[in-house]
Amino acid sequence: MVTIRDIARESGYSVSTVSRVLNNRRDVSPDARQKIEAIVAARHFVPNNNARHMRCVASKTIAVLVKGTFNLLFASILEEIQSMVENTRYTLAVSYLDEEANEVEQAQIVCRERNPMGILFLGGNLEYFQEGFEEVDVPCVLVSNQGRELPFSNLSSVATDDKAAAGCAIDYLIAQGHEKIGIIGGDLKLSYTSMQRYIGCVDSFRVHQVEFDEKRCFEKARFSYDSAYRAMKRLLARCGDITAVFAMSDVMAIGAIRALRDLGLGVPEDISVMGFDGITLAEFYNPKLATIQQQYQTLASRSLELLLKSIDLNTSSIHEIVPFKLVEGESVIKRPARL
Amino acid sequence: MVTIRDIARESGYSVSTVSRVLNNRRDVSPDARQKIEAIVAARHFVPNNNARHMRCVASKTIAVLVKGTFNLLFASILEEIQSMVENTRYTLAVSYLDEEANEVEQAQIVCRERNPMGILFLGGNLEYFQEGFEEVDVPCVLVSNQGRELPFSNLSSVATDDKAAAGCAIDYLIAQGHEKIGIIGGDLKLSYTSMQRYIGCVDSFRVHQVEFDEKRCFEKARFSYDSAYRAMKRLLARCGDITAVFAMSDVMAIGAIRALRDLGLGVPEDISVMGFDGITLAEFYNPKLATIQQQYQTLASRSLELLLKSIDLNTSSIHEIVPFKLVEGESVIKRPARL
DNA sequence: TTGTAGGCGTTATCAA
DNA sequence: TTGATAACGCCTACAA
Repeated sequence: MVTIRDIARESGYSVSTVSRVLNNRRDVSPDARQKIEAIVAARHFVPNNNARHMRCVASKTIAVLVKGTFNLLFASILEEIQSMVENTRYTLAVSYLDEEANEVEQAQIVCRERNPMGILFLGGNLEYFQEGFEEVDVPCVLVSNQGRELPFSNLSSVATDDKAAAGCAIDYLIAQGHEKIGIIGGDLKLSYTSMQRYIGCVDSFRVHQVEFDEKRCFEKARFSYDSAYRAMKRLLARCGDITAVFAMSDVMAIGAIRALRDLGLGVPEDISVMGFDGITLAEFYNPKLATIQQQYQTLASRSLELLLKSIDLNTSSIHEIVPFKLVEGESVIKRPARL
Repeated sequence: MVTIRDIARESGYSVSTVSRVLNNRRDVSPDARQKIEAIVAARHFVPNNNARHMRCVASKTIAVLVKGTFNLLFASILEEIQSMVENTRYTLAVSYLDEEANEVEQAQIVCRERNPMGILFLGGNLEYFQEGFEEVDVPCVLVSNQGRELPFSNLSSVATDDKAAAGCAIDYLIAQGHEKIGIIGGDLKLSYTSMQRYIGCVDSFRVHQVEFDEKRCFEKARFSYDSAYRAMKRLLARCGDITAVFAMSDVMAIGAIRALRDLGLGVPEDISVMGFDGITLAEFYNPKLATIQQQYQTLASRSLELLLKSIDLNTSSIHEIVPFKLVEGESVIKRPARL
């Protein structure tokens, strides 16, 4: 491995001078700079980040912890963030975590090892924050998850109002004449988001005085096509009379639609299906999905702005709600008034 | 930050003893182990990987470089690899790269910073390997990309025979009575894989003596829904008489189908569409996609086996072909013999 | 079984 | 403008 020492030896300068060149310091003679840069290029020298980060130096880095490697909404948000950060003096350090991983633990590790100026959490489990977040002492923003109830002055959040958004979905289905509605969602005990959305649904049913049998008409699934596919079949076996389904993600909605079709039911003719998220695929699917679109651009931009503000001004935590948008699509149809 | 020194001081033992405990060495007294472990837990101490990796120590790590965060085939392969590695003495270090990033450069960095025992490349651009790969000196496996033509004794590959697979797709379309076939694929100059598939197509046309106007009936797109959507529209504007389309990925096929439907054309009634990859979504889409299924389990298992073998036995490079499977789906229909 | 000491590659401080 | 040197946190010979 080529080290800074090798470059120093070969150039005739000392390691300090080489280091200065590498870090674009200006207290180096043009001569030295040119000579050293030539050798660096020739030797394909790249500094060792491990060594670099040993000294806990302010790193102008913003860490991003993405939970769920292949979450399409997060992919969109991240892309947005990346392009925005390019115009700042910061660098991004992105880590992908498993769905079940403890992001707060990872945040601690990242802090220790990269010493970032701030952290963005794309997704996350609020429970993990309850214990262990005290040790993270840089400004953080929880993206797409509400953090208002967490008592940390360095943790802001930017999120869609899950309760209202899910309520809006149910409002819409009811407005379309549906009264027997099934719901497919995540585990209400494990997923805070799912629980919020569920509460929004139940509220809407109550407001509209539409009956909803919580025991029979809710079915748990993971956020994957085939888990939702199986959930849809279970749901239908138990509640054969539903005319609409609200799925708590577009991926779930697609699994559900496939299940219905495989059972010989048409979507939306026989049963309407509503999704959530507004991923790109929603408008490429057949039928185009009716869904609640989370505004990923806004989520991204507000999160980053909040974080940069917290870093620069050391402000206290702020919790923002980003508006959502109902997209009508083709998967929900108006149900003729009952005779 | 808590360091090994703090633990040493607090426990009354020396740093080396603490280090030994942390690394599960057996030359530590049970007493010391217990005492130190208690303090480590109480202080939430986690070793600093930067420092740990400064010494270029064999790390029992296998690095995985995934190119293209949202590639669904890679997601499946990676998941498979992860579950297999759990049963070995190795740890995985996964890095995600942009579509356009230079994976060989990244490999060099990973080697320098993590000193892995081997590297798996999920996707990659063969051109990047032409220059710079010499500096990577651990066993590597190119997954899903043919590397036979690269002259490196430490670079194996496990891939689907893209040429044969694409040829098989065209064979199938022709067997179904299609003779005017359009193709949507990646940039033939940039994507080796696309080129191989394209050659397979052209070969098949020649063998079956079916005419194919290379200039008119091929349309370039990126591997995304909306890029393929636009490509499909361009293709149709130029070749209005096609009865079938072969898309070089399922994602492209979905974009193409959406475009056709938006133009009022039915799939498969008016135009048949064939995909490639066999991602999970293919069987959840409407219509279920006819596609060439790459066997991600086999790609995953053979790659890992090959890599472990190379590591253990220091074998020379091996290039394997993994069989593919044609999935009929619903998006391709038999065309009635022409009058 | 335990401790001491030196080194990994880089940056920062201070002196020249 | 440059160079010598001391950290950074950890691991590992080697010595006890």
